[in-house]
Amino acid sequence: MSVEHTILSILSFWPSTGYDIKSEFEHKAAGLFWGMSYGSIYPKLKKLEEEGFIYPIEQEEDGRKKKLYELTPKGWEEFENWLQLPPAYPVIKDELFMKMATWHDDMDFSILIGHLQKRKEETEDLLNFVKEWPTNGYSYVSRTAMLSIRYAKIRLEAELKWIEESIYALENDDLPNGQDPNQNTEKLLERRRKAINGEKET
Amino acid sequence: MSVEHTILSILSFWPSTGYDIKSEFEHKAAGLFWGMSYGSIYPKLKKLEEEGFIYPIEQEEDGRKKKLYELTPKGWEEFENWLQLPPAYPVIKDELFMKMATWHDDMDFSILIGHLQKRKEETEDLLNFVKEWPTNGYSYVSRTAMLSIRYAKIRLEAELKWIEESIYALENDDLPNGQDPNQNTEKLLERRRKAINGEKET
DNA sequence: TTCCGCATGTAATCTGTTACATGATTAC
DNA sequence: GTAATCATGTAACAGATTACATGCGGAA
Repeated sequence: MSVEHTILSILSFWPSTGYDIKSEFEHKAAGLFWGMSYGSIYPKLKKLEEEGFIYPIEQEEDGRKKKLYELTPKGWEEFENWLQLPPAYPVIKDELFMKMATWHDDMDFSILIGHLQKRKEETEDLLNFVKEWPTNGYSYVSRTAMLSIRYAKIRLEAELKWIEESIYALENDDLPNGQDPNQNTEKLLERRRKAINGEKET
Repeated sequence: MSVEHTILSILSFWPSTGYDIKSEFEHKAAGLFWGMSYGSIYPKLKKLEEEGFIYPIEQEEDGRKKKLYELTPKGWEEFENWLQLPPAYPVIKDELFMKMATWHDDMDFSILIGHLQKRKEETEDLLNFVKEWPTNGYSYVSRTAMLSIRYAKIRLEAELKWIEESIYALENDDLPNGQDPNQNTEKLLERRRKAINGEKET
């Protein structure tokens, strides 16, 4: 998904400044699914204007001047054509799972448990936000947006459940059985031991 | 998470070539959580070697020469220090949810349903892979890796459930109620109508 | 009067991908 | 013999972030 189309999406709700767009991702629900920096936003707004997808409305509000951007007919068309293209499958890039998958049997589990506990708190915070958002009294949430928020809720709840199970398993040494047809755990630990001992000897 | 640490992670399992590392993300479970291209891998391997984290083992196997890389003691240390750093919270960058949240009430829902159906198939494929992986008889899956895989399973199942609910809601016009304190839906549709009609008149 | 939030913008940098070049071996 | 897979690598490019520069208005 391109930054350009994301900007068109935001502008489809209401005319916005570059600063507004950034805030949308910083403090609001859009930030759950996307993000971008000023260094991307302002140059892209310029480009979108040059290409005729958006146009600026100079505003003098409270004596403070700002540049609201609005979609042109061509901009609406581009936006809606993009909506109809099938979305790419998302990549789950999660450092926690990478680290977990690669944790050695003889490394301290308490650190991994700490990582999980931190994730638990973060997930709980997000879940609270997601639950309150659609009934906070002032935010605009369309009916289809409710479906997106429902997804976030379902997913975060599933994640929490998993975190709690995992912490329990690690604390009580009740881990599921893996699969190790070539005695890899042993080989791995042996390679590691050799490397570390070799270091100490020198 | 950096490419460098990801490479160290892969090498912690067993010495590998650049090609092996790429395969790990292409055909195996690691690809669920991460990915990278040759254009990143080979230069990084070079860099990691120069910095003393890995060293090459030239191999003449079946007459075919390849360069296996192994961790140095310094490499093991760097890898394990990295494991202990708290992982960053993952960003959920998902075009489907962005598109869904921004779908207009007077745009054809059948296209959105099509997007969901496509996602459903992709998710089912992944889920099948995730279920078979830990019992396929040849892959190495450590006990902590089993926890990661469990997460993928729980999450994909939650996703499937949500997709099915959403398709049902869209097909039967049974969408949840949103929140619209400022009549934004109306304003939005009006802005859009004006832009599109204005276009047709000119 | 000082700090914070609003507001716009750029230059340097970073990080990674795509596309290409090359060549050996193996399976059909 | 020819297509697929194994294997290594680079150059050009794309995409985005970080850090900086600038300035107004309102609150404490």
